[in-house]
Amino acid sequence: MRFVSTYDAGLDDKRRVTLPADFRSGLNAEGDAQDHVRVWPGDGDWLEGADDRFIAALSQSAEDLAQDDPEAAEAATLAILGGSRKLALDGAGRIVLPETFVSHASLADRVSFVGLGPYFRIASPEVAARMAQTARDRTAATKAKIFAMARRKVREGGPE
Amino acid sequence: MRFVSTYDAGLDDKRRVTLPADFRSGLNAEGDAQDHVRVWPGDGDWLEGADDRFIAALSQSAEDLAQDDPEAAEAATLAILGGSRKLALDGAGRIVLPETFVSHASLADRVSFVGLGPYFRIASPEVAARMAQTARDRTAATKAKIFAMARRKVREGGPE
DNA sequence: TCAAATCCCATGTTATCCCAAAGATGGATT
DNA sequence: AATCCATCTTTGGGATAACATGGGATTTGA
Repeated sequence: MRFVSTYDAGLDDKRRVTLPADFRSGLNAEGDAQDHVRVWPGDGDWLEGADDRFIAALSQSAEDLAQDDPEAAEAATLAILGGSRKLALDGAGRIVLPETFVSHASLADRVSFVGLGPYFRIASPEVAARMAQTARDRTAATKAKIFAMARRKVREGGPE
Repeated sequence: MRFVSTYDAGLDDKRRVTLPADFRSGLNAEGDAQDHVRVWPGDGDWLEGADDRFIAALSQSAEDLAQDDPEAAEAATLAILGGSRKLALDGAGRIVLPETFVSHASLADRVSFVGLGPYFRIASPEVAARMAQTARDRTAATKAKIFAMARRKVREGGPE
């Protein structure tokens, strides 16, 4: 679980944003230190980002899927790998978002980073709030069930 | 059952609260020692917290439940991971609550920790008392129902 | 040559660490 | 049973480090 929780950061005139410190330490979590992050446009008005490891896993998964559905896999690969960009971190841990990304996500002077485990999203605070609300609404019905399952998992998982 | 019973603690100007000692030893109960705890906003005016194991079990359960529906799984992940934060314990066993959390739970200078087994709640003493009362009421209702059923059984059975 | 991207340093703010004192707890001794 | 003592817990405050952010200087590429 590398990228967790939601953080806000400012986007300045040079289109620089500080990657949250927790996310930066998440980048070097597994072995090799990284001075960059991969970012690509999401399916809606947001961006998505991850480290090289996750990108590699994505392309691997795409190949696995290609055996069943070659065309879809190729399209997905193109959308993710083709659209992604390697963004370098400066000395202060910031990245510069390309103009196309900024307009894709309709970003202004503030942006939200939303952790989703192995990857994360970058969106305007409004869009991020909307996503969170949608996710809560959608999960509300099954939440009790998820908690019950988790309780069982934890109980079975280890003696105490 | 790792987190049991209710404890009070103070919240200082730096938004620090001491995690009850019993809860801290609950964190290290399963193998690896932990120097942090995961906390997220609850569905009402309180917070919830647990260790990494429980969070992992939660997101795992969410994925299990939505095997055939990737989008639902993503929504659940967002709902769980997006809102939670990893809070480090200082040398004295305290955590610092983010401002957003403090306002979400309407916390002032005193807070209550309520153990719920694999996770716990953080609330103002008033809210915690309200939660406890609600729980008692529900239990009372269930008990009354059980008594009623038993009376009927005895009447129909016609003992004596 | 000009514009844009990159690097570098300065600043205010916030969080983190460290030390010390006050309080609570449990046992042992008398 | 009462008292004292050692230990653990909680609490407070100050020093330190880390972080986010702004602005300039330098380099790169068109």
